[in-house]
Amino acid sequence: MTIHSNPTVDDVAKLAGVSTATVSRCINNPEKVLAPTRKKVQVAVDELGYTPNFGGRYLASNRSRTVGAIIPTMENAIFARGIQAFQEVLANSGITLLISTSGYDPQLEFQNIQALVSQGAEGLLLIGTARPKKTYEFLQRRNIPHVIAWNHRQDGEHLYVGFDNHFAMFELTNTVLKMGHRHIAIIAGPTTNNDRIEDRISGAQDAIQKTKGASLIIKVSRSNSSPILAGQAFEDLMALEIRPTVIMCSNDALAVGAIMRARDMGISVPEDISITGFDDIDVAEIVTPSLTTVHVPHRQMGEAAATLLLNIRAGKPDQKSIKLDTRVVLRHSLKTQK
Amino acid sequence: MTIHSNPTVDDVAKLAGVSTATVSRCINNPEKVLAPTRKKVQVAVDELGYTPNFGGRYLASNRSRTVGAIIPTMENAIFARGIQAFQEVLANSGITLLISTSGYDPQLEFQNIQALVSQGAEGLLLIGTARPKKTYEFLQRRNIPHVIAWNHRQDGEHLYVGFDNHFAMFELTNTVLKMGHRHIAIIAGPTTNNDRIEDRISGAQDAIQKTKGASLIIKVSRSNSSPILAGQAFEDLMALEIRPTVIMCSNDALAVGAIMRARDMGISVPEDISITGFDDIDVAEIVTPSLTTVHVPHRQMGEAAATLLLNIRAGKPDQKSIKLDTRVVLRHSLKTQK
DNA sequence: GAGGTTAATGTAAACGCTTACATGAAATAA
DNA sequence: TTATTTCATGTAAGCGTTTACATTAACCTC
Repeated sequence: MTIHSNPTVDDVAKLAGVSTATVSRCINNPEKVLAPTRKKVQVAVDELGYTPNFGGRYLASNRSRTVGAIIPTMENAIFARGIQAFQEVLANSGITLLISTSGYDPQLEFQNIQALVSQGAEGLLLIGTARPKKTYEFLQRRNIPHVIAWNHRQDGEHLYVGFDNHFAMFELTNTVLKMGHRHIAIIAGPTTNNDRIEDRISGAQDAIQKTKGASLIIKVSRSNSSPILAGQAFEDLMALEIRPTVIMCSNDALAVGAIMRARDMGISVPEDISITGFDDIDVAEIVTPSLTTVHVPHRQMGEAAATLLLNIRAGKPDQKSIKLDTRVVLRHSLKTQK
Repeated sequence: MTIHSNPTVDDVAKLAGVSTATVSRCINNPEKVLAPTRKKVQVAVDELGYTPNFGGRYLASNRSRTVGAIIPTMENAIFARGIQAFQEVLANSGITLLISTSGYDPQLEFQNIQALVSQGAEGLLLIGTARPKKTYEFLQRRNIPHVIAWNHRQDGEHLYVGFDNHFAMFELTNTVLKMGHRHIAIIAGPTTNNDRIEDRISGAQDAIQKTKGASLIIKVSRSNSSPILAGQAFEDLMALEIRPTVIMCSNDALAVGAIMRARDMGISVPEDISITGFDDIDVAEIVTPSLTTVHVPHRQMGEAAATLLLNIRAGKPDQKSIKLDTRVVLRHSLKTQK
């Protein structure tokens, strides 16, 4: 028995001359306690500097007021912004957020999910839909509500709060085609375990397939966030006998890498070659030339995901997937091809 | 006993044909259990999809394996990167990270600290040193180890893992002075509750004071992250009768805002005016002209802070503040003033 | 004023885990 | 062989809450 052990309900109850049940009620359902009693308890609480022990609370009530999120990395602005909004909404309802990062590794993601669940996460925010069956089995078995963000599919298999990566890229590609481009290249990150990129690529493919004379080269970069590797991929594409007239990158970070390498190589964008991105992060506006890209409502997505999870937690029935809209943002890196 | 209740140690113990103590040992001190027994338990754990219940664990052991971090915002890349590293190191030791954001509001920060502590946070990462006395009193009273990051002072009052904002800015200013600039302006975010900015400004002041004929104008922007407000401040400075020859911004985001506004106004950087930043975020290299700034080892800082907290948690004595080095990065936005 | 209702408070049993201590078997020493 | 040590494992007592359920007191109603 250390001197420094924290005060407990028992201490408070004794000091206030009531039972532990009454103390507990004062804290959780004050309206169920008579004002004078409440007052006595309040005095004792202040006197002792009592705060409820989370462990005991969680164990007894089986509610943790905690939600988890596992994202690939915080270093990518697109997740940071959405997660920030997610956290703000949760905080307004007194829910704490646990965050882990998986580094795009499904194995690590599974471990993180287990860790967060055993920490008491009552709900989970996950990025994208591509993950091993055993992960979904675990979630199902443990009956953990989870929301898939940053993508939206019509498969009806999951609860999505996201946008249609396929359609967004389809639309952007149509814009590119309409501007006269026929030799199109894509620089994309690895598609393994990344349904967002998969969908973006297939969106471009679908648009190109239905256009006569249009061709597509896909160049896979080893990372989907490294501008340097994107620059390498750009150089490879420039070495081709028939150069593409436009390079569509699977996200803005890659596009910026391509633009910078073009500058280094003395190739001018968009005069010699057009470049597009995806995500519309801050940099898209800052880079020269400014980047034509797809705008994604990151904050809105985080907010909607949080609200959905809160609804489920509150027992509201029939929560449905939410599809958010993206839009093509025309800037200077894409120009008409005569 | 509902069908959906989660598996417990008892379930695992029963299935594996051992006692709960053995199961617990398998999880926490595997070396204390014979290999064949361990194997049996492992099989049962996998079979049931068991994960330890945090409440029970915390209650019984009085350890939460949890650490908290409260940062102003995740949307600023400088925090995202450091926190990412912080989290990675903790995860390697099986520690979960709780994250909250305070939006630069000390009152909200205090609430968040209380929330995280009552969630069982065994240690805390805080940004900067400026906060109300009652916050520090609370931490002291509850005996919560905490590390102050993103700044480092010699006051010996706190455990710092950071860099010397004052000195870094002092150095950068000296560079600027050496390049011949005498009319210097600063665009800075609000200094209320922000010791980092305070220190940066005073660093610049100290350098300028000791230089004959050098003058300083300080322009406070209402936000320390909004490029648009920085652009406004830039415009105000350009309207002065005697224009400064260089504008030092308290961070890169503001500097980028200034550069973009300059472009819009047809003022060329660095020919007409030089601009510097602070932090060396990705954008610093991407913007045109590329930004002269101070490089800050964000990742390293997050890692060091995590290690320090782990050491304290492990009971290692005499943990000391850690000072990291910054360095001036010369790029194109700053040029010699004849 | 007996019977019935309601409201405030108390009692005590979980919740799931860790761990000090007990037990017993195997290994070693005498 | 017996005594002793060692080590893997088992037993069971908490850890601090919440919450059914029990109790009691106050208030009606007729």
